[in-house]
Amino acid sequence: MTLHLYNTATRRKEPFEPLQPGKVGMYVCGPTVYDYAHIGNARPVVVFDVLYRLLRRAYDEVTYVRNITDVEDKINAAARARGISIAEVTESTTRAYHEDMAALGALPPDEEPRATQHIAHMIAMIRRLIEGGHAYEAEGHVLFHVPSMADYGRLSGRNRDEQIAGARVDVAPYKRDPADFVLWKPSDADTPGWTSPWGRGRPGWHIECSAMAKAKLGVTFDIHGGGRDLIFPHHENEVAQSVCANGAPFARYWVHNGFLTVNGEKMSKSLGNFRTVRDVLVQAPGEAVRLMLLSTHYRQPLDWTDDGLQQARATMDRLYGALRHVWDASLRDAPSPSPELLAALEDDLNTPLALSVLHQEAARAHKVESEEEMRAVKSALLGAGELLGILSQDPAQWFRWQPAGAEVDEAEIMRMIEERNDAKKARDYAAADQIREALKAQGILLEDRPGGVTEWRRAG
RNA sequence: GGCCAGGUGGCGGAGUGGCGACGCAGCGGACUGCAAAUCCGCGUACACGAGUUCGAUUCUCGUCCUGGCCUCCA
Repeated sequence: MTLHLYNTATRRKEPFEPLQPGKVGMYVCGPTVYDYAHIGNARPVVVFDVLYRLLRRAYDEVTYVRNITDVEDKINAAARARGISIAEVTESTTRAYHEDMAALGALPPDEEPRATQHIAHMIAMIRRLIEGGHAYEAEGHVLFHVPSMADYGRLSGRNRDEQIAGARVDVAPYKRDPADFVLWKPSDADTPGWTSPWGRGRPGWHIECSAMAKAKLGVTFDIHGGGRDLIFPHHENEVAQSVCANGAPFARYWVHNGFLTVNGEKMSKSLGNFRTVRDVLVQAPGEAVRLMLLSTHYRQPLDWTDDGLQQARATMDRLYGALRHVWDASLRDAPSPSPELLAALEDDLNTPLALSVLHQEAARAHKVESEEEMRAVKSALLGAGELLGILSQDPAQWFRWQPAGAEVDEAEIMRMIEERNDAKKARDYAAADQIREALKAQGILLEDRPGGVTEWRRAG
């Protein structure tokens, strides 16, 4: 089985073959750093992190590029609103973003280009578009001329009539065509700007990704990812800019994750259902959040609920329980996922199916009869965990996770467990049960193991 | 209005032209002082209406519903 990916460009699942054997380049649209990342931002990060892990397993050289958009009007607005500098906004937000994504178990990308450091690339690209007759200057703006590209609309499946028919955009008077979009726009004295052949200004959003992808991966590369909502106009425009400026194909496989809703509705601040990654990390450990994002296939819509998060946490409890059971086995070789699990992931990242395989392996873990079997199951569990980005910690540590601000005194718990065990030995079960109930009230559950050992864990 | 996705059991969620994954919850049993964890067993579904077919949840058409995009929101 080889990796198959659903390619938005062809609307089909296709076998993946890199442009150059053994070498893969992947670009995923990263955040605009003006506010904390929300769970909708986290979905593509986690999805493409799994793809990244899978690719790294199969190919010698994988270059994963995820940009940071640090020039954007919303950043300027945030800086003004908070009374701090633009640099402070982008730096602190980027730092928080890194923390949040690490908490979700996402590996850092190989390259994380920042828009502000690629202005020259953007200017060069815009120049070539003008020279090629694909862009024009008007009133300090530079616009991409959509009719100059015959294929425009192919990725999103929109023809020109459809675009114009339902258009709700105000058409700026300087546009030659209503569909033309901005490559460069002028900045006033209070707005960040760079010197360009068209005066002091700043880039449009779409050109940033075209320029950074080219700078890091070359004109044609393998995979471009992002949320489905970016297909139009962002990705369509990237294709137009890159193909017209480079005279070469752009991304070969377009991979898009489905939209995330919260309680069935689009997440928005006005609806009051806005969840940042930080918010949910207080409710559950990072791996539970990650599992929640992976328990639905990436192309399906995902509805975020508190109940779903608790269920994801319960699933992680189950998996860690299985891992704990085989934890003492010493591995001779590196952890290795089972062929079934690998096959599920290679089939267009079927993470829900992969999880069902993992559940089977968890059941096996509780039934092992030999040291050899223990090793095999541990290896499969950890191997699966490496690919999915879960099961990365000691089970004991997992079961003791506590939400921030709810620290319990571990020494006190141990003391109470001892006290209960003494009561049990004295056959004073009423006293023993009372202690257990007292702990339960604090969210601590006890599990008596054979041999008189009592373990504790946090309640979900 | 145009375009694009999706509608599977109490819940989450795969998949398939014919033998009803997997998980959670529920029920029964084993284990346990009692629990928890674990193990064994059980039940319920494929939005609606046509069509194609020996046979459709799976293919086609239509209807309804939900979500997204068309506004530099992943």
